Amino acid sequence: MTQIPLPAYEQVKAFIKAQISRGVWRPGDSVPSEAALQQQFGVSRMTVNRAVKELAVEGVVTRVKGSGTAVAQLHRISSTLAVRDIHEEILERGHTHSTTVLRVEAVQADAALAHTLKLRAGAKVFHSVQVHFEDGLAILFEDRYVNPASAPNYLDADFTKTTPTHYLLEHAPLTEASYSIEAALPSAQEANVLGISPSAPCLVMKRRTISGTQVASFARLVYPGVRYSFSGNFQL
Amino acid sequence: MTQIPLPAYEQVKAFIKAQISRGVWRPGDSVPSEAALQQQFGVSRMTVNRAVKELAVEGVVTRVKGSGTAVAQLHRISSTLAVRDIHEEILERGHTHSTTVLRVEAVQADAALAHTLKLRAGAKVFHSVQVHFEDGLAILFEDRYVNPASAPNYLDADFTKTTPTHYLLEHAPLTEASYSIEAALPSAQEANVLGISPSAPCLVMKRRTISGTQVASFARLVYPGVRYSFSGNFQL
DNA sequence: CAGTGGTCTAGACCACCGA
DNA sequence: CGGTGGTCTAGACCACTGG
Repeated sequence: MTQIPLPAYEQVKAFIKAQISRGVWRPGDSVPSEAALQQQFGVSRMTVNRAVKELAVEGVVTRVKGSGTAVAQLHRISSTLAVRDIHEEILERGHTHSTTVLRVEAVQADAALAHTLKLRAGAKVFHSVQVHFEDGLAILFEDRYVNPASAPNYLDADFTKTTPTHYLLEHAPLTEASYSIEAALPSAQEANVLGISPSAPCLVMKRRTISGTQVASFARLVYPGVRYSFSGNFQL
Repeated sequence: MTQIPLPAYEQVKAFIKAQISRGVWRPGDSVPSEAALQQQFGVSRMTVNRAVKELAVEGVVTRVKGSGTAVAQLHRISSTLAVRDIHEEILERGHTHSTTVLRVEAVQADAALAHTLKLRAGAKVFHSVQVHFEDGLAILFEDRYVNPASAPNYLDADFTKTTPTHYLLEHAPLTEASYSIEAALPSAQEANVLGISPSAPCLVMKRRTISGTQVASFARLVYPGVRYSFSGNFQL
């Protein structure tokens, strides 16, 4: 395949992965020690260490200090789910993105929302609601609450030109985020603005982002099930 | 927090991450060169290199050989979505897992299925259908097709004692997998065995696993939306 | 105790980039 | 060209594991 020889540590990684793929080494089996691999490949220990360490990070093997290295129990498939700015995602598909802004306002947080944003009940929060279109077709309803402490000028942003996600990433450095994905029916309003039936199943993502010590934002993102799916890939 | 001093490379990583979190270095800004960081921390270049290289792997910074290192544009939140064996997942929550096996059989693949499994139309494939319960509540309908070449004795397995996922991981080393997640309504049969309404939205995961050069299995996994969600977390 | 992995050093050579 | 990161070496000390 490759004309240029692979780096030594990649060769060591490839060898180990091949042994696993072919079933020569099975989950739970021990992997040769760094000293042994060092001999076998005629490279320094740092190089072998890098190879095996990267495999450990990837979850292919498990290492225990003082004990040794073993093939991981692959009883889980972990893959990276990319949650991206909807604008960039649509452009990357070669389509056009447009949006309709339904609401941009300041409101008082009720108890539940205040708890989510780690504010006191009744505190002022920013609220934006909009629909995103891919080539004119509605694919996302975005209902978002923002902590004014994280983005004081949020209400002044022009969300026809920049997405809330993009705006927040620019103004409040992202340090942490958590999300959940579930299936649900849209509300009457959501179904209406998305142009779908109220009985059409949707993917609903709830996402909370944290900037420093503050909760910066909480968003409810509704994707019509027939028009959108998450996908991912796992290797080795 | 930690009484024991952090490894040097972790200190370097923590320093860089802190500069980014606090907004001192913004996306696109350049990060000091390895030589500069080496001076600043009084460590060897290998140590600095490890720190910055790991940040690059984590997606926090981007590096260009010959040019330099810059803070990554964090206009994406990428997080690891763990797809795990349902049995282990339920046990880990401290609940009990049980299953009802509805079907275990050999069938002829139609054109679409044959294509998915990279077999010829009409080829024999194994088929299993079952429902999984968490503390007696149905949370997953599993409809799976298996390539006989990857697991010749699949039909002999006792799926009341081991899950298909677990069985396949034991008998066909996993090398690759791809999946998609969407929202959909269950079929009449699925709704019936899950004990939900046919109009109740569900998360549907379609997953294809590859072992070596063969497609080992294709599964359609239906999770009632009101009883199950995927969740994840992102940091930095 | 001997074996293992975790970390670290002080060099080195190379390919690449931008001026 | 000088500065950058990518890779590699041949040592080293340590903490931990197991018998």
